[in-house]
Amino acid sequence: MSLKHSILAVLSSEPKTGYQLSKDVQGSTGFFWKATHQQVYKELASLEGSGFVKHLEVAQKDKPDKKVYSVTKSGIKELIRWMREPTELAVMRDAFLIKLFVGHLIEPKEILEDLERQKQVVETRQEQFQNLEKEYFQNPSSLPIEHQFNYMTLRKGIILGKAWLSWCKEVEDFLK
Amino acid sequence: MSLKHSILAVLSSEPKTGYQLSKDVQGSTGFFWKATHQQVYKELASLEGSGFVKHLEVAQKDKPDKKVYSVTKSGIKELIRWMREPTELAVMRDAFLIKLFVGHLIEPKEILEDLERQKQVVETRQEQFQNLEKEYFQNPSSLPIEHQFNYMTLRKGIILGKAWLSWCKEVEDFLK
DNA sequence: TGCAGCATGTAAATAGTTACATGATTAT
DNA sequence: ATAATCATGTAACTATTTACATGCTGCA
Repeated sequence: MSLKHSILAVLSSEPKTGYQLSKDVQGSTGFFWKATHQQVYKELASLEGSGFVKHLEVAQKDKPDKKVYSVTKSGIKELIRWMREPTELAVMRDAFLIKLFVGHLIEPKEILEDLERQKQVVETRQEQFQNLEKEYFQNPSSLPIEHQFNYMTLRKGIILGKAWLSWCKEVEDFLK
Repeated sequence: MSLKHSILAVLSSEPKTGYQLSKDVQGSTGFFWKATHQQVYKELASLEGSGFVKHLEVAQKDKPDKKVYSVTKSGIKELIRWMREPTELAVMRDAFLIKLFVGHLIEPKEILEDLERQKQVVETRQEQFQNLEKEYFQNPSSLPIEHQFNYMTLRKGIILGKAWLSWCKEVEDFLK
């Protein structure tokens, strides 16, 4: 279970609300660990119960009140403890590969449509990743070490995204 | 939920026992959908309850008896129905990226060790994938269409694996 | 004798998804 | 008005992991 540690890691860089966290975890941070807002709120409650995070209620005049969560010392300790455990290989759950594996059961055109839809999603994300790279990581070695580590995670997104897209092209050619 | 359809897809190519399926799903097929043997046996029972698979008890003299599962007509129908649904993007759950994101919290050496361990696992898998390619897919276009579809899934493994390894090198250089 | 591989499961706990629920503010 | 964004949750269900459990055969 690493949603817990994903939240601790994100909050350790910057305190956030559950709402913001769940946006992250469905967007860019979701590249490493995806979750719904329901899961995030539940996990925050449980992390608070364990004393790993605490929150501050912040009133806003133009928006509803919010709870800003931050990591406690014991939360950082827990994060570091977990970081030192050997990590299992990233798991990929790819329903499209199952479909492709038995692709002969339907018309190539049908699979192709699905592929194009997926490709577009990956392309859009790829553009976002590359924009981030251009904006914030022009000269990574000049940045504070934390940001350099952040950049390495973005690099995985970019490198794997590129490979994914080139695979999409291969499958397109095959299906045509 | 796609373990269900993963099993239907695998069994549609070749009848297998729960034991063999769970080996698959932890090995090569696990590249698209990972599962434990407990999950496989439970899913097989549930699929059988729905009439999507059936089994034949096969006695063996040198080994324990086994149940060989195969897909029924209605199972194929269900598989095809599911294949026509639009597919959601593959989800990646990568605990190592969380750790790297906050990598500054521990010593670079510690992360490097973890990275090397992971890299070795990916390298081993990559060799296996490439051996499969050499042995069975020298001339893919000459193969029956089913095998050509199978090959496309292997290609994803190979292309992404290569990208993954090149990312590992980038991170190594950064950590040193 | 003990370990590895074959073979199949149950039970309990945890994690994750889907459906339901509310209410504020701002822009069209 | 009504849709979008901000903001936070509960409840029910489904999926997944971990622990427990059994027994056979072949090999060192």
